[in-house]
Amino acid sequence: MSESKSEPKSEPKSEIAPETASPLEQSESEIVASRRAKLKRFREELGFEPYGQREDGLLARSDARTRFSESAHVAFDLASKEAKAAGTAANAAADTRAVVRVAGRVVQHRDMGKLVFLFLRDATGDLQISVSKSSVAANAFELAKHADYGDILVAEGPIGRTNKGEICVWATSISLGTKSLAAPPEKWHGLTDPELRYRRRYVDMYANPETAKVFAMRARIVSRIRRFMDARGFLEVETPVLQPIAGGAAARPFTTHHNALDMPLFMRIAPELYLKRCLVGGMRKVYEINRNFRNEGIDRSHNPEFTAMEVYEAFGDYGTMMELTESLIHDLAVSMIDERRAAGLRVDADLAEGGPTLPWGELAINYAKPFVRVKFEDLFRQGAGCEMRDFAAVRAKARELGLHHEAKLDDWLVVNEVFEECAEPLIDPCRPTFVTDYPSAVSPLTRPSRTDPALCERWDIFIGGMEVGPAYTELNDPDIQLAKFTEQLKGADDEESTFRTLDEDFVESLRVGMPPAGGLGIGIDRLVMLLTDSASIRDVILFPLLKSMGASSPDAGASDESGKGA
RNA sequence: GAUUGCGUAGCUCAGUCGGUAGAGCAGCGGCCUUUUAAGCCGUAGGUCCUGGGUUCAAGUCCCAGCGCAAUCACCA
Repeated sequence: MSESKSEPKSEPKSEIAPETASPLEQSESEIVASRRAKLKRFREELGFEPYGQREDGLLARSDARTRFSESAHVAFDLASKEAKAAGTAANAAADTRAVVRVAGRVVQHRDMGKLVFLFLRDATGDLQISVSKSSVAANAFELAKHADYGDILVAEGPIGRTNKGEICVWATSISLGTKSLAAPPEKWHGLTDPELRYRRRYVDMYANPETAKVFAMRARIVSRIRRFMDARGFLEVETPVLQPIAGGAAARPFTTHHNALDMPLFMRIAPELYLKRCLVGGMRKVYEINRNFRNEGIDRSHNPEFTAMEVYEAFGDYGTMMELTESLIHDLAVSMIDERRAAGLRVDADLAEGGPTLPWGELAINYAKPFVRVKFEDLFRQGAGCEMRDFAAVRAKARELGLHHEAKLDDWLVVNEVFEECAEPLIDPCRPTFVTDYPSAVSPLTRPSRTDPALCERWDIFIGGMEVGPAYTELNDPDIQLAKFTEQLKGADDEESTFRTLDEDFVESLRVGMPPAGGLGIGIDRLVMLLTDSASIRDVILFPLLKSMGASSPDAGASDESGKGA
């Protein structure tokens, strides 16, 4: 932080605590031990390879179930009952049931003696496998009987149903896909501890099918965004994640270092300055969907690395970007109706009211076009009860609100604070809302309005109370840009100046000449949260950052003169 | 960063007034050819997050720390 004295925080000794057993071995519980014993038995006594092999012709659970034919099932059932009554073997040729080959993780196991029911789970759902002692080889029956929760099995057989109506595969063969050694979560309650769900996401994903569904939906949402952008003639580009200067936003960056070049580098906080260089180079319409990294706090809507889309269109402006954003988000919302239906989620949304309505927590967000548009100045007046340009009134309002540091702030910053306090809460969280024409003073990288220099051509879109993204008519005057950068650097404190540097090459690119342009940034994670009804950004990021566990080494056996005992 | 809450068996959770650590599922050994959280009989399983303190006695009360969550602050 501010004090970077030459005092090392930790002892440089770095002595590695010699552990008697590895953490994995230490955690070897009775359950794991019995699974290891079983693995050995499956391999040595039953002849199954515990880590499987290539399998061809596997059907997803959802496809396998569509192969079920009631008539084939009834015909076979009748034929086998008659054969049994007549004391003869059933005519195998008369069996018209489809034969399927499936694989999945054991999530239910019911041993009835000579008949074993298993539920195998794959990414598309659960499918029952019924294993009769009389229908499979002896070793396969033993495998089915002693399979553990979490094991991955491969099964083949005709698809029929049970007396209770459960569609199932009547197995004729069973083999081991992979033996699971770890203790599984509780089979009914599953894994509910949020910390364990994030730390052991690989368990969460199979134990809680909703989790996997959200990530499948996320993948399709991102695909749709790309198709939308491609169809509009945008070129997807990839710009540096490792940047010598962290520009394009004001966040604190992560720092790193390139050894061969002996050069400090920053993980990017935004791709903006490189995408603009693409416009200078002659690309008319570009976008990038990629990770940004910001060394800031973590909460329900912030993860240190997050996915953003930035879009730049030459000869566009913030109005162009507004139309694009509105169409994109509307189209995505429409597609979520079918997504939710397919995922078996609540669909009280309907298009009759002029647009799709999707639940987000307690809210029902209506994505009908057009989205709400409100001018910053009008919303301010409505919320604060005074004109934003009447600074005396605004400051009075700020003091009334208890914004005690008001006196230290520039007029427009006070306006901004009062706006966030009084006006933003007025935005209907159930309607996507563009707040337009921000004060120029709080938007340094935006082109000032041609009609009113106090304002600038910028909007922010709010959905569900979250800021999903801003758009600008981009500033492309190199002299003004340079002046703004210089001003920004002047205001930087000690900490900021360690990572904030003037990007002279970017200014130079503007001197070469960047066409007038509209630019847009959208937080993909937040958009996915809204569309998938997820409360936290961690629910839409597969492996969110958590604090590391097991930092017990510092005080392990080090030199301790702390008087122990009294 | 602040406040509040939580942390007990592999998992999901009880644990009263401070008095020998509990259940279900999972595990292990049995029985069962139509189960749907299957059932029945038997059995085993604990660093009560960590470290101090108070007390004859602490899972329980106090202090500090660690982790997680929520809210707030921060984040153009």
